[in-house]
Amino acid sequence: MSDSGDKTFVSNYLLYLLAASSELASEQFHQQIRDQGLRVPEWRVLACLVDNDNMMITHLARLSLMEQSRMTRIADQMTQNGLLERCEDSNDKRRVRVRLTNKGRKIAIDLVGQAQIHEKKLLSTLKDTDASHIKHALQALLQTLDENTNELPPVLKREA
Amino acid sequence: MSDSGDKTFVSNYLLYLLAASSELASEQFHQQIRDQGLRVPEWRVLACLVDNDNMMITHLARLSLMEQSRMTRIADQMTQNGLLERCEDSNDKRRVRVRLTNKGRKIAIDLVGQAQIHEKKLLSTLKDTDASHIKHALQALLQTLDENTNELPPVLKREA
DNA sequence: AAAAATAGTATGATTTTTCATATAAATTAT
DNA sequence: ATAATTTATATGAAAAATCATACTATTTTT
Repeated sequence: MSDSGDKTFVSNYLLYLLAASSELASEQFHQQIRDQGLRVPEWRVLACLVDNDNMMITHLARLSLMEQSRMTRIADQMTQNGLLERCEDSNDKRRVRVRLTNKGRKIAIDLVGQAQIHEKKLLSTLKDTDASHIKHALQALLQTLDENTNELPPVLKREA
Repeated sequence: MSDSGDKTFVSNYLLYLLAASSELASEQFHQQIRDQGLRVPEWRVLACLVDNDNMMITHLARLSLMEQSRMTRIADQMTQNGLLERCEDSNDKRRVRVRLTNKGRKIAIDLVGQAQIHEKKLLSTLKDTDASHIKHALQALLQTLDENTNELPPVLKREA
């Protein structure tokens, strides 16, 4: 296998491989998002809401991989921009639920389409065996991480 | 297979799986780093320098997954704190090379040890087949990402 | 039914990160 | 050899993200 296996620490360290892969793999598409006037965290919010609309701030924050206080502010801004609307939860007046406006949903669905196209290209550059393993391996990892993280709502499963 | 396959977009979207896995998998260890008075980007710098000391700012920035201007500042601060020393490259006076001090190396090696212990625990929570696939799959992904990213120095290979 | 504890969100202050650009050295072209 | 271009790093200003904590509503305890 020639020299592809270099024996540095980082190149064999799972957390580094994850961070580096995530950074590099996302670089292009994230730029594509920004070119359309959105920030990456906003795109994440849209994507999460397409899957599961009307989420609480806290839960949406976790799914969108950001902190709660940041989520609050991003939700405000996206509401300003007509992408979201904030609705109060009738059962629990502390909660704020967030949903896509029609405009927001239209944009979100379009972006999901773009993401899928990008993903397809990306996966097509991998060997078939690698391509077929990677998602499954990551899902398994997330699954066990979620299991060992009680208290917090899981990232992989739907809201109960 | 029960319900582990939920059909949301994000839970099957590679870039999300990468970002979420990276976040969740790192959470604990990164806190451990902070508890010892370092910031995550500083830890990354130390780890990269253990592998390959005396790197240029630009290259170190890329390996440590941060922007150049940020790398410059972090290198300054770490130099202040006695972890690094900046040396000028005799061949090219534009370049600044950075190396570990003895103190820096001692700390770095200790942290690498901690990282390996943490990684071992993390991998032990995975099914054997998943554990054996995940690193290889990520390395393959990084490999092809590096190949398609000309201009920039690769993340996986040593400096020429 | 108070009191105490917990959960959900918001906000000021700070820290971190990025962006644009300046500066300086090396390389390439004329 | 000079001019133009590119490469490497630094830096002020701006934007993004975090932290601590306040505030309010619900739940639990006594």
